[in-house]
Amino acid sequence: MKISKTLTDIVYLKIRDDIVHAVLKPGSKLKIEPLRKRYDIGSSPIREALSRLCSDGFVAIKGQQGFSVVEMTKSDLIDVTNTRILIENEALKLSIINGNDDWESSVVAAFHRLSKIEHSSADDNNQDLEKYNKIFHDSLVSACNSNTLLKFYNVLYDQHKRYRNLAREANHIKRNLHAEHADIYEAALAKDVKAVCQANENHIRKTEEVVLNFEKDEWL
Amino acid sequence: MKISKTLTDIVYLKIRDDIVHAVLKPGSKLKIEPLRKRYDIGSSPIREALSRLCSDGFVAIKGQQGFSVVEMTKSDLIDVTNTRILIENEALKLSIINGNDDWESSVVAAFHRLSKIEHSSADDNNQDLEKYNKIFHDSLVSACNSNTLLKFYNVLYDQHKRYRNLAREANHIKRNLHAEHADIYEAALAKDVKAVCQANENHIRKTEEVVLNFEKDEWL
DNA sequence: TGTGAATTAATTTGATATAATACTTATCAT
DNA sequence: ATGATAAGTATTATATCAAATTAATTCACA
Repeated sequence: MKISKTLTDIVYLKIRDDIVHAVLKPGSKLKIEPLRKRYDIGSSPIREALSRLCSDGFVAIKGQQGFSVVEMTKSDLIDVTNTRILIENEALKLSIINGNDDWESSVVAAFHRLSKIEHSSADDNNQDLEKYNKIFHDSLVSACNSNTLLKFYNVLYDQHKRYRNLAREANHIKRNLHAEHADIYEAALAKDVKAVCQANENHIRKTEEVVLNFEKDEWL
Repeated sequence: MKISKTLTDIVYLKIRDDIVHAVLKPGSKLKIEPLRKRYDIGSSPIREALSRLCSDGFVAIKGQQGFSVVEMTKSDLIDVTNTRILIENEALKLSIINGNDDWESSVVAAFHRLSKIEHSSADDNNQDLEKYNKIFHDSLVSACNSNTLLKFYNVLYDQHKRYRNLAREANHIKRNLHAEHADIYEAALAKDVKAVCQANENHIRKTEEVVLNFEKDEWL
Protein backbone atom coordinates (compact mmCIF):
# COMPACT_ATOMS: atom_id res chain seq x y z
CA MET A 1 0.00 0.00 0.00
CA LYS A 2 1.22 3.43 -0.90
CA ILE A 3 1.49 6.17 1.65
CA SER A 4 -0.09 9.40 0.49
CA LYS A 5 -1.27 12.52 2.21
CA THR A 6 -4.23 14.26 0.70
CA LEU A 7 -4.19 17.91 -0.25
CA THR A 8 -6.82 18.45 2.43
CA ASP A 9 -4.46 17.09 5.09
CA ILE A 10 -1.64 19.32 3.92
CA VAL A 11 -3.68 22.50 3.71
CA TYR A 12 -5.38 21.73 7.04
CA LEU A 13 -2.00 21.79 8.76
CA LYS A 14 -0.87 24.89 6.86
CA ILE A 15 -3.98 26.91 7.68
CA ARG A 16 -3.93 25.76 11.29
CA ASP A 17 -0.31 26.81 11.54
CA ASP A 18 -1.02 30.17 9.92
CA ILE A 19 -3.84 30.80 12.39
CA VAL A 20 -1.72 29.82 15.40
CA HIS A 21 1.04 32.16 14.23
CA ALA A 22 -1.42 34.96 13.43
CA VAL A 23 -0.45 35.05 9.78
CA LEU A 24 -4.19 34.74 9.35
CA LYS A 25 -5.43 37.37 11.77
CA PRO A 26 -8.06 36.78 14.45
CA GLY A 27 -11.49 37.77 13.23
CA SER A 28 -10.42 38.05 9.61
CA LYS A 29 -12.57 36.57 6.91
CA LEU A 30 -11.34 33.42 5.20
CA LYS A 31 -12.51 33.87 1.64
CA ILE A 32 -12.14 30.85 -0.57
CA GLU A 33 -10.74 32.54 -3.66
CA PRO A 34 -7.76 34.22 -1.91
CA LEU A 35 -7.00 30.99 -0.05
CA ARG A 36 -7.13 29.09 -3.33
CA LYS A 37 -4.45 31.35 -4.73
CA ARG A 38 -2.41 31.42 -1.53
CA TYR A 39 -2.17 27.65 -1.28
CA ASP A 40 -2.55 26.99 -4.99
CA ILE A 41 -5.32 24.38 -4.88
CA GLY A 42 -9.04 24.02 -5.57
CA SER A 43 -11.84 25.04 -3.28
CA SER A 44 -12.86 21.57 -2.08
CA PRO A 45 -9.72 20.78 -0.09
CA ILE A 46 -9.81 24.31 1.33
CA ARG A 47 -13.41 23.99 2.44
CA GLU A 48 -12.86 20.55 3.94
CA ALA A 49 -9.83 21.75 5.88
CA LEU A 50 -11.80 24.75 7.16
CA SER A 51 -14.66 22.46 8.17
CA ARG A 52 -12.31 20.42 10.35
CA LEU A 53 -10.87 23.60 11.84
CA CYS A 54 -14.40 24.67 12.76
CA SER A 55 -14.91 21.69 15.01
CA ASP A 56 -11.41 22.23 16.39
CA GLY A 57 -12.39 25.76 17.41
CA PHE A 58 -9.91 27.69 15.26
CA VAL A 59 -12.41 28.75 12.61
CA ALA A 60 -15.98 30.00 12.82
CA ILE A 61 -18.62 29.44 10.18
CA LYS A 62 -21.84 31.34 9.65
CA GLY A 63 -24.31 29.79 7.27
CA GLN A 64 -24.10 31.32 3.81
CA GLN A 65 -21.56 33.88 5.04
CA GLY A 66 -18.45 31.77 4.96
CA PHE A 67 -15.55 31.11 7.28
CA SER A 68 -13.51 33.38 9.55
CA VAL A 69 -10.67 33.06 12.05
CA VAL A 70 -12.03 32.95 15.58
CA GLU A 71 -11.38 36.07 17.60
CA MET A 72 -8.82 36.38 20.37
CA THR A 73 -10.32 37.96 23.46
CA LYS A 74 -9.46 38.27 27.11
CA SER A 75 -12.38 36.12 28.12
CA ASP A 76 -11.36 33.46 25.60
CA LEU A 77 -7.81 33.50 26.97
CA ILE A 78 -9.16 32.94 30.47
CA ASP A 79 -11.41 30.15 29.25
CA VAL A 80 -8.69 28.40 27.24
CA THR A 81 -6.21 28.75 30.10
CA ASN A 82 -8.52 27.27 32.72
CA THR A 83 -9.68 24.44 30.51
CA ARG A 84 -6.18 23.61 29.38
CA ILE A 85 -5.09 23.35 33.00
CA LEU A 86 -8.04 21.07 33.79
CA ILE A 87 -7.35 18.75 30.86
CA GLU A 88 -3.58 18.74 30.96
CA ASN A 89 -3.34 18.25 34.71
CA GLU A 90 -5.68 15.27 34.50
CA ALA A 91 -3.59 13.81 31.69
CA LEU A 92 -0.42 14.41 33.71
CA LYS A 93 -1.90 12.69 36.73
CA LEU A 94 -2.92 9.63 34.74
CA SER A 95 0.41 9.57 32.96
CA ILE A 96 2.32 9.50 36.23
CA ILE A 97 0.08 6.76 37.58
CA ASN A 98 0.27 4.61 34.43
CA GLY A 99 3.73 5.53 33.17
CA ASN A 100 6.31 2.75 33.00
CA ASP A 101 10.07 2.94 32.50
CA ASP A 102 9.71 3.63 28.78
CA TRP A 103 7.59 6.66 29.57
CA GLU A 104 10.10 7.86 32.13
CA SER A 105 13.01 7.66 29.73
CA SER A 106 11.06 9.39 26.98
CA VAL A 107 10.48 12.27 29.40
CA VAL A 108 14.17 12.35 30.31
CA ALA A 109 15.17 12.39 26.65
CA ALA A 110 12.68 15.12 25.73
CA PHE A 111 13.72 17.32 28.65
CA HIS A 112 17.38 16.94 27.80
CA ARG A 113 16.76 17.83 24.16
CA LEU A 114 14.68 20.87 25.08
CA SER A 115 17.23 22.09 27.62
CA LYS A 116 19.96 22.17 25.00
CA ILE A 117 17.88 24.41 22.76
CA GLU A 118 16.89 26.64 25.67
CA HIS A 119 20.52 27.23 26.56
CA SER A 120 21.72 27.87 23.06
CA SER A 121 21.28 31.55 22.26
CA ALA A 122 20.94 31.42 18.51
CA ASP A 123 18.53 33.99 17.18
CA ASP A 124 16.72 31.82 14.72
CA ASN A 125 15.91 28.93 17.03
CA ASN A 126 12.29 29.74 17.73
CA GLN A 127 11.13 27.08 15.28
CA ASP A 128 13.16 24.49 17.19
CA LEU A 129 12.06 25.79 20.57
CA GLU A 130 8.44 25.39 19.56
CA LYS A 131 9.09 21.91 18.25
CA TYR A 132 10.97 20.53 21.24
CA ASN A 133 8.70 22.31 23.71
CA LYS A 134 5.78 20.42 22.20
CA ILE A 135 7.68 17.14 22.25
CA PHE A 136 8.48 17.64 25.94
CA HIS A 137 4.86 18.37 26.86
CA ASP A 138 3.70 15.47 24.67
CA SER A 139 6.02 13.06 26.40
CA LEU A 140 4.71 14.07 29.81
CA VAL A 141 1.09 13.22 28.97
CA SER A 142 1.85 10.35 26.59
CA ALA A 143 1.10 7.60 29.12
CA CYS A 144 -2.30 8.93 30.18
CA ASN A 145 -4.05 6.24 28.16
CA SER A 146 -6.94 8.46 27.09
CA ASN A 147 -7.39 9.37 23.45
CA THR A 148 -10.10 11.85 24.34
CA LEU A 149 -7.91 13.76 26.77
CA LEU A 150 -5.05 13.77 24.25
CA LYS A 151 -7.32 15.13 21.54
CA PHE A 152 -8.54 17.97 23.75
CA TYR A 153 -4.99 18.58 24.98
CA ASN A 154 -3.72 19.02 21.43
CA VAL A 155 -6.46 21.43 20.47
CA LEU A 156 -6.03 23.51 23.62
CA TYR A 157 -2.26 23.50 23.32
CA ASP A 158 -2.48 25.21 19.94
CA GLN A 159 -5.29 27.54 20.95
CA HIS A 160 -3.23 28.63 23.92
CA LYS A 161 -0.19 28.96 21.68
CA ARG A 162 -1.89 31.82 19.81
CA TYR A 163 -1.75 33.86 23.00
CA ARG A 164 1.72 32.64 23.89
CA ASN A 165 3.00 33.98 20.58
CA LEU A 166 1.57 37.38 21.48
CA ALA A 167 3.29 37.25 24.85
CA ARG A 168 6.62 36.26 23.36
CA GLU A 169 6.63 39.13 20.89
CA ALA A 170 5.88 41.68 23.56
CA ASN A 171 8.29 40.05 25.99
CA HIS A 172 7.96 42.49 28.89
CA ILE A 173 8.55 40.13 31.69
CA LYS A 174 11.77 38.25 31.76
CA ARG A 175 10.62 34.69 31.84
CA ASN A 176 12.76 31.74 32.78
CA LEU A 177 11.17 29.06 30.69
CA HIS A 178 13.86 26.56 31.49
CA ALA A 179 13.24 26.85 35.21
CA GLU A 180 9.50 26.40 34.67
CA HIS A 181 10.09 23.27 32.62
CA ALA A 182 12.60 21.98 35.15
CA ASP A 183 9.99 22.28 37.91
CA ILE A 184 7.55 20.16 35.94
CA TYR A 185 10.27 17.71 35.02
CA GLU A 186 11.55 17.16 38.55
CA ALA A 187 8.06 16.64 39.94
CA ALA A 188 7.17 14.23 37.15
CA LEU A 189 10.20 12.05 37.73
CA ALA A 190 9.48 12.12 41.47
CA LYS A 191 5.94 10.99 40.56
CA ASP A 192 4.57 13.74 42.73
CA VAL A 193 1.17 14.36 41.16
CA LYS A 194 0.31 17.39 43.23
CA ALA A 195 3.63 19.12 42.55
CA VAL A 196 3.45 18.39 38.81
CA CYS A 197 -0.01 19.88 38.57
CA GLN A 198 1.05 22.96 40.50
CA ALA A 199 4.16 23.46 38.36
CA ASN A 200 2.19 22.94 35.17
CA GLU A 201 -0.48 25.39 36.24
CA ASN A 202 2.14 28.02 37.06
CA HIS A 203 3.72 27.45 33.67
CA ILE A 204 0.45 27.88 31.79
CA ARG A 205 -0.73 30.86 33.84
CA LYS A 206 2.39 32.87 33.05
CA THR A 207 1.09 33.54 29.56
CA GLU A 208 -2.29 34.59 30.91
CA GLU A 209 -0.63 36.96 33.37
CA VAL A 210 1.45 38.66 30.69
CA VAL A 211 -1.26 38.98 28.08
CA LEU A 212 -4.05 40.12 30.39
CA ASN A 213 -1.83 43.03 31.47
CA PHE A 214 -1.23 44.20 27.92
CA GLU A 215 -1.96 47.78 27.05
CA LYS A 216 -4.58 48.35 24.41
CA ASP A 217 -2.06 48.94 21.64
CA GLU A 218 -0.30 45.65 22.27
CA TRP A 219 -3.53 43.77 21.95
CA LEU A 220 -4.61 42.81 18.45
CA MET B 1 -30.85 39.53 6.29
CA LYS B 2 -32.29 36.17 5.44
CA ILE B 3 -31.87 33.21 7.69
CA SER B 4 -30.70 30.13 5.82
CA LYS B 5 -29.15 26.88 6.85
CA THR B 6 -26.75 25.34 4.42
CA LEU B 7 -27.14 21.78 3.17
CA THR B 8 -23.89 20.99 4.94
CA ASP B 9 -25.39 22.06 8.27
CA ILE B 10 -28.47 19.93 7.73
CA VAL B 11 -26.65 16.80 6.64
CA TYR B 12 -24.08 17.26 9.43
CA LEU B 13 -26.85 16.98 12.01
CA LYS B 14 -28.51 14.08 10.21
CA ILE B 15 -25.35 12.02 9.92
CA ARG B 16 -24.38 12.79 13.50
CA ASP B 17 -27.80 11.68 14.63
CA ASP B 18 -27.62 8.52 12.56
CA ILE B 19 -24.24 7.66 14.08
CA VAL B 20 -25.45 8.32 17.63
CA HIS B 21 -28.45 6.07 17.05
CA ALA B 22 -26.35 3.39 15.33
CA VAL B 23 -28.28 3.66 12.09
CA LEU B 24 -24.80 4.06 10.68
CA LYS B 25 -22.99 1.22 12.38
CA PRO B 26 -19.71 1.54 14.30
CA GLY B 27 -16.75 0.71 12.10
CA SER B 28 -18.78 0.78 8.90
CA LYS B 29 -17.44 2.57 5.89
CA LEU B 30 -19.05 5.86 4.91
CA LYS B 31 -18.93 5.76 1.12
CA ILE B 32 -19.84 8.97 -0.59
CA GLU B 33 -22.10 7.60 -3.32
CA PRO B 34 -24.50 5.72 -0.99
CA LEU B 35 -24.63 8.74 1.33
CA ARG B 36 -25.39 10.97 -1.67
CA LYS B 37 -28.39 8.84 -2.48
CA ARG B 38 -29.45 8.43 1.14
CA TYR B 39 -29.57 12.16 1.84
CA ASP B 40 -30.19 13.19 -1.76
CA ILE B 41 -27.46 15.81 -2.14
CA GLY B 42 -24.09 16.28 -3.81
CA SER B 43 -20.76 15.08 -2.56
CA SER B 44 -19.33 18.36 -1.30
CA PRO B 45 -21.83 18.94 1.53
CA ILE B 46 -21.44 15.28 2.51
CA ARG B 47 -17.65 15.52 2.60
CA GLU B 48 -17.73 18.79 4.53
CA ALA B 49 -20.12 17.38 7.10
CA LEU B 50 -17.94 14.29 7.49
CA SER B 51 -14.87 16.50 7.88
CA ARG B 52 -16.49 18.28 10.81
CA LEU B 53 -17.53 14.97 12.34
CA CYS B 54 -13.90 13.87 12.13
CA SER B 55 -12.74 16.61 14.44
CA ASP B 56 -15.73 15.89 16.68
CA GLY B 57 -14.57 12.29 17.03
CA PHE B 58 -17.58 10.55 15.46
CA VAL B 59 -15.91 9.78 12.14
CA ALA B 60 -12.44 8.57 11.23
CA ILE B 61 -10.59 9.43 8.05
CA LYS B 62 -7.65 7.64 6.50
CA GLY B 63 -5.92 9.44 3.67
CA GLN B 64 -7.08 8.21 0.29
CA GLN B 65 -9.22 5.53 1.93
CA GLY B 66 -12.22 7.58 2.87
CA PHE B 67 -14.38 7.99 5.95
CA SER B 68 -15.75 5.50 8.45
CA VAL B 69 -17.79 5.53 11.65
CA VAL B 70 -15.51 5.30 14.69
CA GLU B 71 -15.63 1.98 16.48
CA MET B 72 -17.35 1.41 19.81
CA THR B 73 -15.10 -0.46 22.20
CA LYS B 74 -14.97 -1.13 25.91
CA SER B 75 -11.82 0.95 26.28
CA ASP B 76 -13.45 3.83 24.41
CA LEU B 77 -16.50 3.61 26.69
CA ILE B 78 -14.24 3.83 29.74
CA ASP B 79 -12.37 6.78 28.22
CA VAL B 80 -15.51 8.66 27.21
CA THR B 81 -17.12 8.01 30.59
CA ASN B 82 -14.16 9.26 32.61
CA THR B 83 -13.62 12.30 30.46
CA ARG B 84 -17.28 13.20 30.40
CA ILE B 85 -17.34 13.10 34.20
CA LEU B 86 -14.26 15.31 34.37
CA ILE B 87 -15.69 17.90 31.99
CA GLU B 88 -19.30 17.85 33.11
CA ASN B 89 -18.50 17.98 36.81
CA GLU B 90 -16.25 20.98 36.26
CA ALA B 91 -19.01 22.69 34.29
CA LEU B 92 -21.52 21.85 37.02
CA LYS B 93 -19.24 23.29 39.67
CA LEU B 94 -18.75 26.55 37.79
CA SER B 95 -22.46 26.74 37.01
CA ILE B 96 -23.39 26.47 40.66
CA ILE B 97 -20.83 29.09 41.60
CA ASN B 98 -21.84 31.54 38.85
CA GLY B 99 -25.52 30.70 38.51
CA ASN B 100 -27.99 33.43 39.30
CA ASP B 101 -31.76 33.26 39.83
CA ASP B 102 -32.45 32.94 36.12
CA TRP B 103 -30.23 29.87 36.00
CA GLU B 104 -31.97 28.40 39.01
CA SER B 105 -35.41 28.79 37.54
CA SER B 106 -34.33 27.35 34.20
CA VAL B 107 -33.15 24.26 36.09
CA VAL B 108 -36.44 24.04 37.96
CA ALA B 109 -38.40 24.34 34.72
CA ALA B 110 -36.29 21.74 32.89
CA PHE B 111 -36.51 19.27 35.76
CA HIS B 112 -40.28 19.67 35.98
CA ARG B 113 -40.69 19.15 32.24
CA LEU B 114 -38.48 16.05 32.27
CA SER B 115 -40.25 14.56 35.27
CA LYS B 116 -43.60 14.70 33.50
CA ILE B 117 -42.23 12.69 30.59
CA GLU B 118 -40.53 10.22 32.88
CA HIS B 119 -43.78 9.52 34.69
CA SER B 120 -45.89 9.20 31.60
CA SER B 121 -45.74 5.63 30.38
CA ALA B 122 -46.40 6.10 26.71
CA ASP B 123 -44.48 3.68 24.55
CA ASP B 124 -43.38 6.11 21.87
CA ASN B 125 -41.95 8.79 24.11
CA ASN B 126 -38.27 7.96 23.70
CA GLN B 127 -37.80 10.87 21.31
CA ASP B 128 -39.20 13.24 23.94
CA LEU B 129 -37.24 11.62 26.75
CA GLU B 130 -34.02 12.17 24.82
CA LYS B 131 -34.97 15.75 24.10
CA TYR B 132 -35.93 16.81 27.61
CA ASN B 133 -33.12 14.84 29.17
CA LYS B 134 -30.69 16.90 27.13
CA ILE B 135 -32.45 20.14 28.01
CA PHE B 136 -32.22 19.28 31.70
CA HIS B 137 -28.51 18.51 31.53
CA ASP B 138 -27.95 21.62 29.40
CA SER B 139 -29.69 23.82 31.91
CA LEU B 140 -27.51 22.50 34.72
CA VAL B 141 -24.24 23.48 33.01
CA SER B 142 -25.58 26.54 31.22
CA ALA B 143 -24.14 29.05 33.71
CA CYS B 144 -20.59 27.70 33.67
CA ASN B 145 -19.42 30.58 31.50
CA SER B 146 -16.96 28.51 29.49
CA ASN B 147 -17.52 27.96 25.78
CA THR B 148 -14.71 25.44 25.66
CA LEU B 149 -16.19 23.27 28.39
CA LEU B 150 -19.62 23.47 26.78
CA LYS B 151 -18.20 22.41 23.43
CA PHE B 152 -16.46 19.39 24.93
CA TYR B 153 -19.53 18.62 27.01
CA ASN B 154 -21.74 18.50 23.92
CA VAL B 155 -19.39 16.22 22.02
CA LEU B 156 -18.97 13.85 24.95
CA TYR B 157 -22.68 13.85 25.70
CA ASP B 158 -23.42 12.47 22.24
CA GLN B 159 -20.48 10.08 22.20
CA HIS B 160 -21.66 8.70 25.51
CA LYS B 161 -25.21 8.52 24.15
CA ARG B 162 -24.12 5.90 21.62
CA TYR B 163 -23.42 3.56 24.51
CA ARG B 164 -26.50 4.63 26.43
CA ASN B 165 -28.65 3.61 23.48
CA LEU B 166 -27.07 0.16 23.62
CA ALA B 167 -27.80 -0.06 27.32
CA ARG B 168 -31.39 1.03 26.91
CA GLU B 169 -32.14 -1.59 24.29
CA ALA B 170 -30.71 -4.39 26.41
CA ASN B 171 -32.32 -3.02 29.55
CA HIS B 172 -31.26 -5.71 32.02
CA ILE B 173 -30.99 -3.66 35.10
CA LYS B 174 -34.03 -1.86 36.26
CA ARG B 175 -32.92 1.69 36.33
CA ASN B 176 -34.67 4.50 38.08
CA LEU B 177 -33.69 7.40 35.88
CA HIS B 178 -36.03 9.79 37.62
CA ALA B 179 -34.39 9.15 40.98
CA GLU B 180 -30.96 9.70 39.49
CA HIS B 181 -32.04 13.00 37.99
CA ALA B 182 -33.74 14.01 41.22
CA ASP B 183 -30.48 13.48 43.12
CA ILE B 184 -28.65 15.81 40.78
CA TYR B 185 -31.48 18.32 40.90
CA GLU B 186 -31.75 18.48 44.69
CA ALA B 187 -28.01 18.92 45.10
CA ALA B 188 -27.86 21.60 42.40
CA LEU B 189 -30.60 23.67 44.02
CA ALA B 190 -28.88 23.25 47.39
CA LYS B 191 -25.71 24.52 45.64
CA ASP B 192 -23.85 21.59 47.10
CA VAL B 193 -21.01 21.18 44.61
CA LYS B 194 -19.66 17.97 46.04
CA ALA B 195 -23.06 16.27 46.13
CA VAL B 196 -23.90 17.35 42.59
CA CYS B 197 -20.65 15.93 41.26
CA GLN B 198 -21.19 12.67 43.10
CA ALA B 199 -24.77 12.34 41.85
CA ASN B 200 -23.74 13.20 38.30
CA GLU B 201 -20.91 10.68 38.36
CA ASN B 202 -23.23 7.95 39.61
CA HIS B 203 -25.68 8.81 36.85
CA ILE B 204 -23.06 8.63 34.13
CA ARG B 205 -21.39 5.49 35.46
CA LYS B 206 -24.65 3.49 35.39
CA THR B 207 -24.36 3.19 31.61
CA GLU B 208 -20.75 2.07 31.87
CA GLU B 209 -21.69 -0.55 34.44
CA VAL B 210 -24.46 -2.01 32.30
CA VAL B 211 -22.58 -2.02 29.01
CA LEU B 212 -19.28 -3.35 30.36
CA ASN B 213 -21.15 -6.37 31.73
CA PHE B 214 -22.72 -7.21 28.39
CA GLU B 215 -22.30 -10.69 27.00
CA LYS B 216 -20.50 -10.92 23.70
CA ASP B 217 -23.70 -11.27 21.66
CA GLU B 218 -25.19 -8.10 23.10
CA TRP B 219 -22.14 -6.16 22.06
CA LEU B 220 -22.02 -4.87 18.51
C1' DT C 1 -33.68 56.28 4.44
C1' DG C 2 -35.38 52.75 1.34
C1' DT C 3 -35.49 50.01 -3.14
C1' DG C 4 -33.60 47.45 -6.60
C1' DA C 5 -30.07 46.37 -9.96
C1' DA C 6 -25.00 44.97 -10.13
C1' DT C 7 -21.42 42.74 -7.99
C1' DT C 8 -19.20 39.71 -5.17
C1' DA C 9 -18.76 35.58 -2.65
C1' DA C 10 -20.53 31.15 -0.76
C1' DT C 11 -22.49 26.91 -1.68
C1' DT C 12 -23.46 23.08 -4.39
C1' DT C 13 -23.32 20.19 -8.42
C1' DG C 14 -21.43 17.20 -11.75
C1' DA C 15 -17.38 15.71 -14.11
C1' DT C 16 -12.43 14.26 -14.08
C1' DA C 17 -8.22 12.39 -12.35
C1' DT C 18 -5.99 9.56 -9.20
C1' DA C 19 -5.39 6.12 -5.86
C1' DA C 20 -6.88 1.78 -3.65
C1' DT C 21 -9.06 -2.63 -4.10
C1' DA C 22 -10.53 -6.83 -6.35
C1' DC C 23 -9.75 -9.94 -9.79
C1' DT C 24 -7.36 -12.53 -13.32
C1' DT C 25 -3.59 -14.55 -15.23
C1' DA C 26 1.13 -15.90 -15.37
C1' DT C 27 5.28 -17.62 -13.07
C1' DC C 28 7.94 -20.46 -10.17
C1' DA C 29 9.38 -23.90 -6.65
C1' DT C 30 8.13 -28.11 -4.71
C1' DA D 1 0.43 -31.12 -11.31
C1' DT D 2 -0.33 -28.06 -7.35
C1' DG D 3 -0.15 -24.40 -4.43
C1' DA D 4 1.74 -20.00 -3.51
C1' DT D 5 3.09 -15.76 -4.98
C1' DA D 6 3.73 -12.05 -8.04
C1' DA D 7 2.33 -8.98 -11.98
C1' DG D 8 -0.73 -6.90 -14.48
C1' DT D 9 -5.59 -5.49 -15.44
C1' DA D 10 -10.27 -4.09 -14.37
C1' DT D 11 -13.09 -2.09 -11.17
C1' DT D 12 -14.47 0.73 -7.56
C1' DA D 13 -14.18 4.66 -4.71
C1' DT D 14 -11.75 8.76 -3.25
C1' DA D 15 -10.06 13.21 -3.87
C1' DT D 16 -9.99 17.16 -6.65
C1' DC D 17 -11.37 20.56 -9.95
C1' DA D 18 -14.13 23.74 -12.56
C1' DA D 19 -18.51 25.37 -13.68
C1' DA D 20 -23.29 26.60 -12.25
C1' DT D 21 -26.34 28.14 -8.80
C1' DT D 22 -27.82 30.70 -5.10
C1' DA D 23 -27.39 33.90 -1.41
C1' DA D 24 -25.35 38.11 0.56
C1' DT D 25 -23.39 42.55 -0.13
C1' DT D 26 -22.53 46.91 -2.40
C1' DC D 27 -23.85 50.83 -4.68
C1' DA D 28 -26.60 53.93 -7.43
C1' DC D 29 -30.67 56.27 -7.39
C1' DA D 30 -35.20 57.60 -5.87
